[in-house]
Amino acid sequence: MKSVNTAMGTNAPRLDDQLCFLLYTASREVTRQYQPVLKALDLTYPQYLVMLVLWEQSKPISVSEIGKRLHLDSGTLTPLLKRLEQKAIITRRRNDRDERQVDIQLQSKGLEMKRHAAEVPGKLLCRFDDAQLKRLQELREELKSVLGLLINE
Amino acid sequence: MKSVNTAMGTNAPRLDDQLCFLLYTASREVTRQYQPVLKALDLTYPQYLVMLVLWEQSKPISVSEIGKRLHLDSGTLTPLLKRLEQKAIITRRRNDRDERQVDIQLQSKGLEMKRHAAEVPGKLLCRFDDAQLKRLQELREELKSVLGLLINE
DNA sequence: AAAAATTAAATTGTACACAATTCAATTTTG
DNA sequence: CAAAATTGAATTGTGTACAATTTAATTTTT
Repeated sequence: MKSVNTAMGTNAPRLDDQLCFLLYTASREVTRQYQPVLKALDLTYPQYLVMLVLWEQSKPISVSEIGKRLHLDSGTLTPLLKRLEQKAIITRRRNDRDERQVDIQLQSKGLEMKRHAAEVPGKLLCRFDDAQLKRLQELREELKSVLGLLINE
Repeated sequence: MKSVNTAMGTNAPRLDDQLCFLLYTASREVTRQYQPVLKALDLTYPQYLVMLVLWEQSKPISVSEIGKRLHLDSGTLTPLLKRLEQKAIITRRRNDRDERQVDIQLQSKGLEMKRHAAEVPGKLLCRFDDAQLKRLQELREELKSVLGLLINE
C-alpha cells in the first residue's frame, strides 16, 4: 500500500522513485556505455539499432517497416538512413511496385559489419558476474512484459 | 543458462531481447505518454524533471547540482533553463560567493505549478488496476537497483 | 473512372543529449 | 604570492526524437 500511495498521492512526486525517471536515466546510461564499443564500428546507438533490424532481415526492407520495429518515424529515420548511405553501409531505393516506399538494403560493407557487431553485447556484459547477469535478465523479462502494458492502450 | 548465452553468444544479437533496446523503447514510450498531461503545464518532459528537482528544494540551486541529480550536463541544461526563464518559471543569477555558479530559483509562477504537477502521476497511473500497479512498482525497484549496478563501475 | 481518403517519405521547426572546446573564476601547488 | 590545475557555465557542432506539414503515390468511394 505504502509505495503505491507514494506514486498516486497528492504529494509532490519524488524524483528518484519515479519509474519514468529511472527509465530515462537507465536508457541514457546504457546508451553511454555502448558508445565507446560502437565507436569502433563508426555507429551511433540508434544507427546500431537500425543495423540490428537490417541484419535480422537480409531482405530489403522499407523505411516504415524499420520504423515499426523501432517505434521511430520518418522524421527520425530519413536523416539517419541518409547518414548510413553516405558511409556506404546501406542503399536507399524507391520500390518499383510502390513508389511511395523506399527500400533499405545492406551494402557489402554493412553486411560485413555484422561479424564485428556480434561481439558488441559480450564486450558490455563481460564485466558482470553470473549473479548480476541473472538480475539483468530478470529485469529484461519484467521490462518486456511491462512494455506490453504501456503500449497497448 | 540458455538466455544468458543468447546475450553473450556470438550470434547476431536479437533486437527484442536486448535490455538496452527495451529501456530505450520504454523510456520514449513513457515520455510520450507524459506529453499530453504535461502540455497543460506547458512543460516538456525534461523540463518537468528539472521542475521536480526545484520543487524538492525550495532553495536556489546551481546548474551543476541540477545536473548531478538528473545526470545532465550544462550543454543540455543551459538552453533548457533559458527557456524556463523566458516562460517566467525560474530566474537565473550568478552566485555572489562563487561567480562561476549560476543559481536557479523558482519564480512565483514556477512555485504555483507544483500544485498542478502533483496531479500528474495520478493522471498517468489511473488507467492501471492494482495488479498492474504492483508490477510497475516491482519493475521500479528492480530498475533502481540495477541502475546502481550500471552506474558504479 | 474521377474524387476523396489514405499511405509513405521527406521536410520543417523545436527541443533535447552530449562530446569537445572555451572562458572566467576559484583552488591548489610549488 | 604566482603559476598551474580545477571547476562551472556557456558555446559549438553533430545526431537524434517527434509534432506538424507537404508532396507524391496508391487505394477506396462514389
